[in-house]
Amino acid sequence: MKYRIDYANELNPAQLEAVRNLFGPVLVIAGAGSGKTRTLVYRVARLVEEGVPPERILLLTFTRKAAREMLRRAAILLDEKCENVSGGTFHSLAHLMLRQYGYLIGYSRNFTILDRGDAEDAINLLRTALGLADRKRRFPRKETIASIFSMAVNKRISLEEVVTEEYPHFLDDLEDLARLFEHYVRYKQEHQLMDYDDLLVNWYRVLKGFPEVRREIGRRFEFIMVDEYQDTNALQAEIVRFMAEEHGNVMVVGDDSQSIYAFRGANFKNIIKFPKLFPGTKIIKLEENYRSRQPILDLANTVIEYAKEKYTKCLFTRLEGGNIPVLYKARDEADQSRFIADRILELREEGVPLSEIAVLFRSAYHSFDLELELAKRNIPFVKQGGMKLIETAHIKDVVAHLRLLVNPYDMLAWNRVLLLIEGIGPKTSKRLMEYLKVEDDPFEALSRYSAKPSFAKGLNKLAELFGKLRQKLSPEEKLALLYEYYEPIFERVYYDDHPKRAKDLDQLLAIAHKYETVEDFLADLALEPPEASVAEVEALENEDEKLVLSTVHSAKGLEWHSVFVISLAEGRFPSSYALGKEESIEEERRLFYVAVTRAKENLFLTYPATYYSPGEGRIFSKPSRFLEEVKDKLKPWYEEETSFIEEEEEVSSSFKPGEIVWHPIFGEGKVKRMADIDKVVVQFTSAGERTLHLKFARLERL
DNA sequence: GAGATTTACCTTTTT
DNA sequence: GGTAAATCTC
Repeated sequence: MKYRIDYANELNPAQLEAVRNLFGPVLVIAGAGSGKTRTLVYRVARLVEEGVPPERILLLTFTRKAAREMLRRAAILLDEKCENVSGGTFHSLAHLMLRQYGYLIGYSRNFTILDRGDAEDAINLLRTALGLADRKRRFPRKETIASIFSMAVNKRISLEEVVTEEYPHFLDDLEDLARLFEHYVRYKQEHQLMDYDDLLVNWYRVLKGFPEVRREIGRRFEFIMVDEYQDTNALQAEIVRFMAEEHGNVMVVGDDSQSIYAFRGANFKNIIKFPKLFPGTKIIKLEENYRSRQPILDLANTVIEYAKEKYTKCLFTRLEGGNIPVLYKARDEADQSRFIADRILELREEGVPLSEIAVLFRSAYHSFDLELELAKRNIPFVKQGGMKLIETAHIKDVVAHLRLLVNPYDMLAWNRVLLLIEGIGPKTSKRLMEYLKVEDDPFEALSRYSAKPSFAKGLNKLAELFGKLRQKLSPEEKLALLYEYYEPIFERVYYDDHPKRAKDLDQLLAIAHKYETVEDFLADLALEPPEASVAEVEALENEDEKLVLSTVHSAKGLEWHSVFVISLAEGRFPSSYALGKEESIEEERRLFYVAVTRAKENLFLTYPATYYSPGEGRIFSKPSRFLEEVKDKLKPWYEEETSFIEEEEEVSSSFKPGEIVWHPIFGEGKVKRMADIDKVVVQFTSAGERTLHLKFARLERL
């Protein structure tokens, strides 16, 4: 058979093997930048070229965006039929399947998906109902409870194991937690609710309990591919096993060194276990790197050499030359930001587009200072990771109303909606819900309720709103009606900052425009939350070329010409949360590995000598242990003297003994003597005697 | 019982 | 720099 694509020429031998092996189980171990995506794209094309109907191919990826992008590339490579390949995340697949098969385990077609915040609210509600809230103040907060439950489900272990391993300080509360968990499970079932974990659990239950469904699914998806397999958990592995049971045509791709989702139950050992799950697995390793220059790979290889557990794999490249990664030790965060902005402007001068430069960090808030600096210098940027649109209170308000349209018995939504009405607090809301939940038509019942005058008007307006919303309208039209109702509430509840928040509402309206039904709109909102903050949207509108700021997690799978990894201080990266726990430190290390392997040509690592910590204010930091480990592979950066003279003209080159000076870190002090032409010895009131380099220290006379 | 005000707390990462 | 429990006021 003649193929339209010249596979042998466009792929290396290992990639080609992965593309050609269409039948049976295949495990591809793909190092960073080894053309993993390319391999998947070509394999999709190959399958389609072989005549497999696209909808019979299933491509499971980590985000839906990733799936779309791969299918788009396949479509360009071969033809547009490739866009019809079934693709998405485990959660979106499970959602789709459960709409169809959920009835088998007692769920109707219009169950509601709870996002993390909703799940926490539900847990909170039950915690109060069970009287666990007020007894002792030691009882874990709702976020923690949700994490414990989620981890038990995803790792398929008992609550006791989770608490013992991760939260031993709550062992005393184990019984109460178990009781709460039971109630939570029952509550969701009774109210037609599923949280993220339930999507997986329930899909698994259907597959396990109904062999005929497995056979049907096997015929529906004849070829299965799973990307980022190192970030799947035990439950997802089981789902794959069941779905591929019929034919065994399953290929998983991953890199154990890039497993960074243990906190949500992922286990990189899944990769190693795969051949046991599917006997006869063909294993293919992709080790040649096409992304980064050798000096960057040397650094990356060093990072992973220090890893406690690794499944040897060594990246190499044929790309010659390249710059040694740069280390910049900054005085503080402001200095770090200034350094980055300077380098970015230089790079742009050299012709590197802004969109080819990224700044990566461990946690979303680490970039706050930098964001201010970039704004000051008019450098446009987008930020990925951190607070999502859907997590803001005002969007949740609006969404709660929509949720009621789909599921009038969604009591969590009712509670939120009712509490917004002036004159209604927790008690009244509860009483109202007791009344509504036994009614056949809660909306109609709303207008019949004999309300106290203090909130009767508000309740009437709400009933009126639902009357209008039940007409056959598009999601966008319904949302517009809803805004009319919500506006006065919005301005009352968020009186101090509603103009800022209003932009989010507009954005939600714009998103709604694309949808036919409220159900689809809500499901997508939960499964694929739009990340864009207001700042991002504005940047998108005004410039097409912008710098990328991203958490390392959100940077997975992406690459840039030049990459900055910032705030490499103990407590920041690695996160203080991970300190002292070996397994967590290992995960932080893999995270660092992911960060540095995003760079193609230039890599800059920065470390601030002090940083702001939420509790203690400005604190001194130690360089990240990861920096220590790779210091041989780094070239320290020294500011050229000229730039300093320009910037700090007002700083005198000498001080006289006895002068009172002020230092941004050490505070006030008295000059003892000059130690050299450019060094001064100062006795600080609180920090003791220090010798300072005038070139670096920002000493001011008082 | 609702609403306003104050206090305390704690901060990863995401489907 | 944000929210959630605790306390105060109407």
